[in-house]
Amino acid sequence: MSPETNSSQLSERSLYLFKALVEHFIQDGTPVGSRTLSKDSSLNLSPATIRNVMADLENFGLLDSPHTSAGRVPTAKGYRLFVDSLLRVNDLNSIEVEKIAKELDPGNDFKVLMQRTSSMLSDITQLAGVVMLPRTEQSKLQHIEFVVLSGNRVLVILVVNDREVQNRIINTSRTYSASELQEASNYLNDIFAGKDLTYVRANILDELEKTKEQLSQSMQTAMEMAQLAFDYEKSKVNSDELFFSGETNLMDIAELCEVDKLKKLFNTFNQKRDILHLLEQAISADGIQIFIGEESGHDVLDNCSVVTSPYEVDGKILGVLGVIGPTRMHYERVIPIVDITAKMLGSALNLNN
Amino acid sequence: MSPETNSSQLSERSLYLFKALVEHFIQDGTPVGSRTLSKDSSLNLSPATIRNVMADLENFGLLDSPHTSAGRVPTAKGYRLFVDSLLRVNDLNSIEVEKIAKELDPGNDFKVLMQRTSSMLSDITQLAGVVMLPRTEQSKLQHIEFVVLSGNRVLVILVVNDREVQNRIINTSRTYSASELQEASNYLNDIFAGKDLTYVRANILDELEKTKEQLSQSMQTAMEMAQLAFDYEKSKVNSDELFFSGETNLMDIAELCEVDKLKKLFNTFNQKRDILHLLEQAISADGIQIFIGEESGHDVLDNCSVVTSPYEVDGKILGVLGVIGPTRMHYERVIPIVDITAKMLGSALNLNN
DNA sequence: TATCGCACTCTCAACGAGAGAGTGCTGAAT
DNA sequence: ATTCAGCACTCTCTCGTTGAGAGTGCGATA
Repeated sequence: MSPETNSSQLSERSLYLFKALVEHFIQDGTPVGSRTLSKDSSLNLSPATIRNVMADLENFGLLDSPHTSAGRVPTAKGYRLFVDSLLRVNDLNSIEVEKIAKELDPGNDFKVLMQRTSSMLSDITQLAGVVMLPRTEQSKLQHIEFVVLSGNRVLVILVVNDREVQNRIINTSRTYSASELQEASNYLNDIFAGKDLTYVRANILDELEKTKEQLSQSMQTAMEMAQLAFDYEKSKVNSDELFFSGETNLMDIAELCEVDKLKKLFNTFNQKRDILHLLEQAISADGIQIFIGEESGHDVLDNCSVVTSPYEVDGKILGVLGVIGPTRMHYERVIPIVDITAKMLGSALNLNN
Repeated sequence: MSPETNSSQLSERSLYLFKALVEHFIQDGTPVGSRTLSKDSSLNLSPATIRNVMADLENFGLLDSPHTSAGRVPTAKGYRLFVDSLLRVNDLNSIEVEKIAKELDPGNDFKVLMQRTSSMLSDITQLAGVVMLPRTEQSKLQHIEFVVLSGNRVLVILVVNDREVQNRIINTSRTYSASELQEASNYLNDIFAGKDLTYVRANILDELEKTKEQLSQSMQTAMEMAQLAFDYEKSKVNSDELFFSGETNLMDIAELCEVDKLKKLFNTFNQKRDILHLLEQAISADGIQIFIGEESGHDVLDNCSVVTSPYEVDGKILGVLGVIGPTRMHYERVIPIVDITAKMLGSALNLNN
């Protein structure tokens, strides 16, 4: 018989006190007792009365006490209620808004911009920042180029989606001349530019057959090159890109500062897989999404909350960014920061477009 | 009156005992007492005798005791003597050698290879691995290429030193056509390919003057592009590349597991500057170089040793790699690992050449 | 010179007492 | 019915103490 969390079952006063308690706890980090809350809240209630309310809130699963004689602490459910219904988000200080805008100078290339955004987030929140750029499977090939290197190696440069550049080195069976490769890339650009990468991969073999019949040497070359290049692509791990920063900020958080917990957390960051998975869940949400503690489903994040927002260009979602910190974080500050950063990153990218 | 560290002033027996003590301490991590050492060493000496020897060693500055009734611990000076004169390095297990070789598959591009090397180092040693690729100032421009993007932006691709690719996006004042840029890059490749980057930067203005007189539109374009591209380059932070991995392994080390020390250490890693500086010192050493504790000059590395080796291709040093761990590390294992990894990375890169 | 024994020092873990904080319950006042 | 004061109780945290354990230094001894 899990108790209903529907906040309508709680009196106005209970909610008011609950909110005060959560705010106090977020500030202090120490469990909050009835006496403290009595003095803190503007309602003039005695500790005893507050104790009764707190007992109710505990029954609702919103509070918990670490032990009998510590105060109360919000549960994940409690934070959820707080964040969803009770929290009043501050407007951002205009100085801070400008600070953010300044960091997101669109004059930079893609990766630099992601990295900047991430470290700006961690700087301004004093938590860990993260920016994800999912490897979309609808990558449009824009331009392909070959450069001869020494020793039968050829550098392949793919420009994809009007912004991303991929390099790879392929080993060839014979030496190609620069002009030969120039012809090859011209040919490939003619037939494949603007096409989807998956389409390109799928149609290389067909084209190879065609060109065999036509027997043009340069086209042959082009196809051989392309095959090598795109085979490589296929074998590459499909690792989306993830930019962290400020992980060390989390070392100051009291809740996490046991070394083995930290180790697990940092390992999770390094693997990236779990965090990616989490952020991918957030990609379909519109606007801010918050994962509180155990809700994330990853027990390394037990005492952590993740505040995320997708960022978009022209209404198309490009990726997700966010902040990782203790459940006990200043949501009223962090939420607008994440929100506005997502919007600003979107428009910075839009300028590039 | 700092005591002489010249090991010749110490008897054979003292050195033997010293070596046994260091080995024991590296194994256990606890200060070693006379009784332990008496049982441990094959010399049949009583604890009392050993105490005398230990007192001597302490006077020589090789040992230290944390407090009166703990055993002795090697000082940095002690480790230095141990590493330089007493240590007998194990040959590597052939299984391990193969494991290393397997990771260093030369078929990959530069950065992937560095990253692999670094994580292999940390995996195999259970310490933190690091690989540095210094940004040499003698970068030879091999190829320059422009790709038109949308919105008056142009993607510049520089191939440098037969392996490295640099991308940057520049904003232009007007729209350029693809063929225009093609001409421009042809022109630039003609006059600048094979030249030093600094030379290129220095001579762009001169060339611009020349071309102005000749009034060819395509050359004009070329020069404008080049100027923008290389100005960007100039403003870029001269950040050499540094690949870390396995930092979290250090969290297990007892000597470091206070959170604030860890934080400082990780911050140092993230900044990269200090570590780069350290590794740059190692670049001129031939072969293995070891920085023990305070020797490194960075006090975050107080309880750490860094074992490095430069790696080279055709006798030319390309960079430095190494391992960061506690002073109390298994040098006899780590040293040959770093050594052989450097050699293998060198030859993996050589194949690419 | 090597060794033994002894007194001494220092740390560390365990224990217990006492303070502090907070609770739940009861019974009275509103 | 709410609210509230009082009270007994529980739990944690800190601090001082104590005793065991480990190791030293030194003087005596073979």
